Amino acid sequence: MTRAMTEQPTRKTLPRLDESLLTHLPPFSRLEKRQIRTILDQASSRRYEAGVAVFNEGDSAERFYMLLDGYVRVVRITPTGEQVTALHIPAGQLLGIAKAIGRETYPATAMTATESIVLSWPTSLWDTFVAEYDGFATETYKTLGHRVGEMNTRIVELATQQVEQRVANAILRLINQTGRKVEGGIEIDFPITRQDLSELTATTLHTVSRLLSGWEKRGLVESKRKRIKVCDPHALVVLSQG
Amino acid sequence: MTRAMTEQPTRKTLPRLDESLLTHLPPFSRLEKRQIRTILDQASSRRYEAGVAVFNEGDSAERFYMLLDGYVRVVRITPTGEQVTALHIPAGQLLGIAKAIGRETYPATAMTATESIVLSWPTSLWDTFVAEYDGFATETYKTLGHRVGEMNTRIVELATQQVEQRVANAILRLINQTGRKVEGGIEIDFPITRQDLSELTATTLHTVSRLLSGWEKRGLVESKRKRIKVCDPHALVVLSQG
DNA sequence: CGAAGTATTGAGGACGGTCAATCCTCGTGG
DNA sequence: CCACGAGGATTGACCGTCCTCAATACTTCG
Repeated sequence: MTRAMTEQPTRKTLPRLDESLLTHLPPFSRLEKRQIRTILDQASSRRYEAGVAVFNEGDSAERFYMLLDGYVRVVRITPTGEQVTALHIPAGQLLGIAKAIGRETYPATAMTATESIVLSWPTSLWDTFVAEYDGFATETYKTLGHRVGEMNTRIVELATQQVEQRVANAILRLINQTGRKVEGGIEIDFPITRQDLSELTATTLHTVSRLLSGWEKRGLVESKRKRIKVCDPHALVVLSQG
Repeated sequence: MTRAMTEQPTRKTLPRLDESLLTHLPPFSRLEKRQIRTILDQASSRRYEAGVAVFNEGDSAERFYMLLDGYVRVVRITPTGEQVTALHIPAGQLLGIAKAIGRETYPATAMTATESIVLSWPTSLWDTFVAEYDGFATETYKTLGHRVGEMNTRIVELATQQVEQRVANAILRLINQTGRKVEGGIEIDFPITRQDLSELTATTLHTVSRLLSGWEKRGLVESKRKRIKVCDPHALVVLSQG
């Protein structure tokens, strides 16, 4: 299913980013304040609307990024224009790290799922970061390992599970990563459409809609436009196991 | 393929592995003969039957491996015992490189698809290899990047393509990687069952069988037990695009 | 208020999975 | 050398899941 994609404006160097932005993030956590200062001074910062591309599949990998706030979907677009979400990236992680896997171009497109704040550095600094900053390499490779694991899981799910289970799993994962306790359940704390869910689970928005309607009748979830609240997580877990 | 080889059940340090085994393989190609000698002297060599596990998902990653000859499938096994093939690894590549992605355990099981010859080193040597051997790190991360790309492709395929296209794609990939020209076409040069293909493409052996029968009637392929010969690759490509 | 994006729901049917029976191929051991 | 058994392959019948097509309604925003 083809979707519209809006273009987005300028990158800018903010006056004095605060060190505390990075100190608690794994790739930088072992560094001294002075080093973090240097890193921040080389960074560009930028805010993105929801639903825009941070970079596109095939672009030459000129920068790498740290997602400070928000949520990014890593998607691939098929020749026929369908989007497939390969991965979700939460705040606090690096993205666009093509250099780490020996690539010159980005292997997929990164789209913001919500409004997001992103730092970025030119890829030419990558080798310096790896060489000079203790723990940076180790942590980024851990991130990579985690993502490989997720992709593996996704492959297994797609290969063996029914649509209902995949959708249940996707929702559970979302509330684990970004769930917010609200009265009467846990809510996915950013706007997500049936279409988004269908791209996550390789089905159609129609099927997702039918499933959610059914679950709502049975009291498992409540949902309004772009909002999903899980009322009975345990029942969802049961469903997700088949 | 090295079919006839002496029995060699346990791992052992062979008398004098020849340097030429490694000199042309990317991770080692920039090294001097002397360095390769050292590397080989630290290696264990072992022969595996077809269809056995080199290591298992979840095992602590005590060694990393170089596949010298043969073919390995990286599979995951679901709670219900189904196998899903996530990746295929041809001779000349490293495997079991959990350390490269910051893991202590193997994320999947590696099963030989054919009789295979494998070198291995204790994971404790990993850091030394990365530090001392020029190009080793770069090349292994390229391999990793390539695998991530493959996994991505697989996700997209599973998410968007019909079974017929997936099976066609799988066969095309296999003949690209391991095809051998024979009279009247190209043959996958190791034994592969309908079951194997079905695990590669997330379908059932019945469906694969039906597809191959149909293609055979139309002259696209010929197949006997465990053997598949592609007679009209172009037609398969057309099929694979839908 | 209109327009665009989002969601719901029904009807129909194809793809491909399940069940089941049969046949073929190959290796083993008598 | 032949018989047997096990693993592999083929094919048919049936049917459920989920996709496609289609119509309609709701929500938000300019």
